[in-house]
Amino acid sequence: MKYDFREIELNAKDKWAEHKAYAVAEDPSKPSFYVLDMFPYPSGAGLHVGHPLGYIASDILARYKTMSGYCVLHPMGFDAFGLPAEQYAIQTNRHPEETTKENIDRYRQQLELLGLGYDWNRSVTTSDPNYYKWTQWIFLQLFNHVYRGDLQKAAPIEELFGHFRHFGSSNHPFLGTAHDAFSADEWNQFDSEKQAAIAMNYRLAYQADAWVNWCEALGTVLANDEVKDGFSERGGHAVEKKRLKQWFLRISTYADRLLLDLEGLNWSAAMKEMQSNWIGKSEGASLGFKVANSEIVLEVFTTRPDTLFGVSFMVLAPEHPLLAEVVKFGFEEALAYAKQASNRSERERQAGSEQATGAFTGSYALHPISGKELPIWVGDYVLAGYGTGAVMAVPAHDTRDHKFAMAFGLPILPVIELPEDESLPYESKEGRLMHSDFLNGLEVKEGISAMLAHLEAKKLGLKTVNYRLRDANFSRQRYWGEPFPIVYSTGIAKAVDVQDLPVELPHMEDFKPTGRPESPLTKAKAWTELPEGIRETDTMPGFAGSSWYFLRYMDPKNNEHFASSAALNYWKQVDVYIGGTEHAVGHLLYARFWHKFLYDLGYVPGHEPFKRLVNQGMILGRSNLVYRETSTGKYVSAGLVPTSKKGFQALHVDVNVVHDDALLPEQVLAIFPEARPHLLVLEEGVLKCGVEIEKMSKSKFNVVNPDAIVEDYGADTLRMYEMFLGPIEQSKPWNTQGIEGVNKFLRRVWRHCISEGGHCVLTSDSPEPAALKSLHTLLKRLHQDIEDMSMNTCISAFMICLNELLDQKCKSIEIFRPFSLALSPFAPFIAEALWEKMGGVGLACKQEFPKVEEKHLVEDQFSYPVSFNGKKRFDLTLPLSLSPSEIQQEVLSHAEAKKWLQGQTLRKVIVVPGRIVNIVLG
RNA sequence: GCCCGGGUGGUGGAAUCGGUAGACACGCAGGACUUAAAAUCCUGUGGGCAGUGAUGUCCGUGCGGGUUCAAGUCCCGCCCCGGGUACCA
Repeated sequence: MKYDFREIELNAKDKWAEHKAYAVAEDPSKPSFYVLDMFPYPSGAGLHVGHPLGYIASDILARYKTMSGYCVLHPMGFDAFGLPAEQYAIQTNRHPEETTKENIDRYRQQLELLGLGYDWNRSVTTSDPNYYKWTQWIFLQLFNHVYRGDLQKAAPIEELFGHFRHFGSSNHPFLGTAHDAFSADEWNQFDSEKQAAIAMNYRLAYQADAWVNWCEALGTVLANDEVKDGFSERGGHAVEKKRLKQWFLRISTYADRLLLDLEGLNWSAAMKEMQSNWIGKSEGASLGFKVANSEIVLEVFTTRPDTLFGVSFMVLAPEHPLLAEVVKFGFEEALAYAKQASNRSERERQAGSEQATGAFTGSYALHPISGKELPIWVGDYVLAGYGTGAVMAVPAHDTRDHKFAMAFGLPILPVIELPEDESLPYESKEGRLMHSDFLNGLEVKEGISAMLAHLEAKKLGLKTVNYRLRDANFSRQRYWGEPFPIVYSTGIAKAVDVQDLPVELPHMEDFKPTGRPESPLTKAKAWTELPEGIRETDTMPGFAGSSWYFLRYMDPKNNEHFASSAALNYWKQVDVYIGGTEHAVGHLLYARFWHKFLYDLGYVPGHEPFKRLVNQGMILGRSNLVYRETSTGKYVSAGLVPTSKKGFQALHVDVNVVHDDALLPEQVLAIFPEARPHLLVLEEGVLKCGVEIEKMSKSKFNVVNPDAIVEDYGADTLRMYEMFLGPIEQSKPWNTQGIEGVNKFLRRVWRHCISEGGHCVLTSDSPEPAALKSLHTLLKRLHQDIEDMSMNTCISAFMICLNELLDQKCKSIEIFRPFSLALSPFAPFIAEALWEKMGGVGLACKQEFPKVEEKHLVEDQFSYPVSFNGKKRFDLTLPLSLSPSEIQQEVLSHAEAKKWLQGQTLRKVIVVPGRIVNIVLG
């Protein structure tokens, strides 16, 4: 019987369904293992061959772990809420509820084709009310908690109220936004609206007026990580700064822990680096500069207090809150400048960055030590969102300050001795300080600590740690997201009662963005207007649902809790998390933040969600191009086109039509309506196509669908080929041609074990030592490499082993039974069929993974490569029992060696037993 | 600019601790079987030079140096490609 993958796959699927092979239940008698895939946003385009790469790798690991005695959780779900899903619905002029459901069904179908062992009963969908009930619940926990700086831990907001009632705002340990001080009496006198406003400065989920990224085209604000180079990451639309009242998550309170705990994680260095850069911790001093003839004090943050004597002016951000007060009569130009600068989009501000712009305010600040007058300027190179939005400018030792000083003719005061070949601005932290009073003669690093000590002693400033990480904007003015469980009554934001969760998203026919910074939900009057007040109409961003989904898989049907503590304590954390690098700072940082918060509240047993992270590379498309000569309109075969491609237009053609990188003339005529037979310039009767490696996308006609591959070769072949392509972390091009190799491997396994009539032709003969050695070499490899996620080398090991067994004409069932069980994680369908044909009882995928027996691997001789001066000249097989000196003797007395030794002086002999012999001649 | 990855045959890639570079595949070439095709099997396949030939010999892991008996692997200096990030005070 030939290898009929269609029948084999159908049978195996039936058998798995019948035995509920992939249903997972916590088994306390076994150790747990949690393998997680980053769940997909189900796009309208369906899966291409690049998507399942990580799913297949994780499936192999999960199956291997199951067979090795672990209770394994390997779930899959859908990230269905959010901008992309809604944009897709708008484009196709349908409701997101409908399109989302359809896309999920299609995704699931495609995934099921591949034989991935997911327990679909545990699947979650973020847009399902039973799921987002708990997203809302966690939001309410954030709303009702504050952060204690002294304990580095979240605490109930009642603690804050208690402190304010008894002690007012003095000496409280809570981290938040600065506000005016008050006494206990004052607090108790405040009306509830005022108290609520003050509490907003501390809640971990809070509302504030802030400069946010407003995207006109998408009709919503975006978080910092959703904006790249001044454009929206999704769609590439312009983004501008706007001051709006929004919900935020106070992730900044967790900045230090998010940074410190990176250390213990088994993540790639690059990934940790990206997170660490995003958090952007910097240590320095904050100090106040008094404004001359006023009460105003300008706070600045600097990492270089050593250069304080080099300050020659100050610069405020255009959005600085005190700017209007600082600007003197007659200098209104500065206000006009600031207004115009803050109205410019982020993009425009960056584009004009070669030219420093700014204006003088007319005011002067006083140097905190020397008392010297320093002109105060406003300039858009100072960012409102970082530090205090004001800088002390040291043009001699900061490039940006230098550029500004040069543009406006401001003084430049060097305070560090300049090394020979250096010029200003000199930013290095090497050198000796000068013109700096008590710092003169000190090294920069000494100067920093000396100045810090001085500032603190004189109460002029404080040692301060600053973070680049800012609080996460949590409001979106869009329809397709989780509604906030918040109702406003008498102007106060109040939490919806937990019993009333979920607050369900109302069905709306017209859900399109309003174009104003206002959610479409404002139009659902019946939904927003309640007897007790008005509902919040913004919705949560895409990352809300994805920040905790991995916990819900542990106990997805629970109606009382987001997951039971029994389940949480059994699975603990994700052991291996597989996904792309694109989520380095968004999802992974928010998920860590939420997890730490839940840990502080005692809900989860550990403070990090993902122990090990594996980033799969992208599978790139291999595009085919047809070259058309621009001047003549001729379609020219690739071999005849000059390398420079000058004068030629490269047109993408569908790779699913092209065979062996060539098109038949009639195909060309069918694809291009303007093509005529006389316009074709062929080679050997065909039009050869150019090849380019680029991202797989519809517009490039290079998308290969897994369904088509499964149709032609079967799912086992697709699984193995995806793994065989190369290391999982690496990006590599897809080339369907190469698939023959693994397909042939599976056919050979089948044909060797199963007769034409469909019977097992293996014998019960006891296996030869050589066969045992081949098998156990394979097993040893697998045990190592599967854990390392080095699946490509596993596949080669299978091929090597089979090649050897075929050479040996081995037919022993004692070899091929463990061989096919070992194959089961990689090619589960064929393994199931082989297991059955070999008379196995139960399911192959539930058997114990074959163990390595080292005794079959012991060698007693080794073929030594013998080198002279590092160049290999011959091989010599010797017993491994020989000592180095015996080996040396054997080698030197060998006839072949004599030839090379002739007329040469023997300098040295290097013998590494079991490896190499090298003879040094002189 | 800065910070990470990475450069190995025609292609994807392998190579444990510094120890036989190119495993395993694809492709290609030749052959067997076949009326033919498919399928299957066998042989060869980094490059140069010499030889009818077995074979011999030199070069070879982006480039240039270095360490070492021995370097794809370690060190120094460059070049190129991919990713991240950018007025972060």
